[in-house]
Amino acid sequence: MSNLSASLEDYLETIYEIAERKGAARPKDIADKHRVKPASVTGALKHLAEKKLVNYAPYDVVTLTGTGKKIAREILRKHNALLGFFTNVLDIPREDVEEFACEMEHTIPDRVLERFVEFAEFVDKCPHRGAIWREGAHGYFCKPAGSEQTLCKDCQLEKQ
Amino acid sequence: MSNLSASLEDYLETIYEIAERKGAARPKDIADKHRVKPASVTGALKHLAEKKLVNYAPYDVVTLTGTGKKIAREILRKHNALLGFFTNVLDIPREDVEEFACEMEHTIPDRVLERFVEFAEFVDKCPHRGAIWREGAHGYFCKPAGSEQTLCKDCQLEKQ
DNA sequence: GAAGGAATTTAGCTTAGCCTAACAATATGT
DNA sequence: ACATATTGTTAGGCTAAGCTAAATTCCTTC
Repeated sequence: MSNLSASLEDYLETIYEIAERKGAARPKDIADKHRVKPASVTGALKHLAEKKLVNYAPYDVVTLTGTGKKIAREILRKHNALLGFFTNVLDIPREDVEEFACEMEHTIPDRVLERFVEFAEFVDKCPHRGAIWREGAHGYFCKPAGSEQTLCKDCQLEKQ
Repeated sequence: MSNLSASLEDYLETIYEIAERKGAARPKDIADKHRVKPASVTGALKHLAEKKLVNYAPYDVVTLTGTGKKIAREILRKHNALLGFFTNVLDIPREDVEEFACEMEHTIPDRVLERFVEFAEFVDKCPHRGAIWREGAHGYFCKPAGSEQTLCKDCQLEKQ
């Protein structure tokens, strides 16, 4: 493993996204997206170049190496999974959780991520349930949309 | 607000827990729990004392001030909510998520935390659903325990 | 093809948070 | 009560990641 810091992982992610759109990334764009001064980007790029994750030469545009891309995609996968869970399952606006996802993506344990993905997939396949968060005052997952009951049918059945 | 770093918040939490058990905390205990050398604790304590969050005097035991306690309780509340969600809702062993919870607790947006709490409460009240995670191979939330179906009854009904 | 402006890098500084080593204070056992 | 072990503090150093200011390179436009 490369054992990157959260910050360097973020740079990788940023470069990947810019390079996807434009073919290559310029330090200025990276700095803007990362909310950092251009001088700080130079340092990060050197660090990443040492680890052979970016192709960097002074005054030239930046691209990711194969390994760099692989790692960036992995981080992006986590980022999107988290975003999917927060927006689709928990129904929280994207802008309220974007930053949080950016932090979690570096440390979330695989098992937690898997659960989140499964959950999001389920809600996707099961729109009836997924809708609850959008309607219910208390957001109980199994409360059918538009009904007054607090527990799902199966649970009510069990209580009788 | 005190605007504490994640590290200082963790110290506060650690001190709170030790002080709850023993009445006061000694630097050594704090260092051990925080996985840090005692010399590092001294620095943190001075910083926290400056902010009037701990009562600190050299070579004396450490306690929290009123404000310190208040903040510590708030962090602990988040920590426990996260732990509850991960263990009871996602059914992941405590030791696999303890560290992660310690990181998230400092940055989790209120709305996300609220959702997690609601979710955990629901699973608590709705054991039938909660049990799914313990049994299902894929962990679909609405898959009744022991059954083969992938979607909950309501959703299957809707598809017909 | 030179001048001006924008982008980039360099150099050097700052802060937080840790470390080690040496020293100081306290606690303990006989 | 005093020697020794434990605990706590100080001093100084390190690293990561940012910053500013100044120098450099590149790009554009006459």
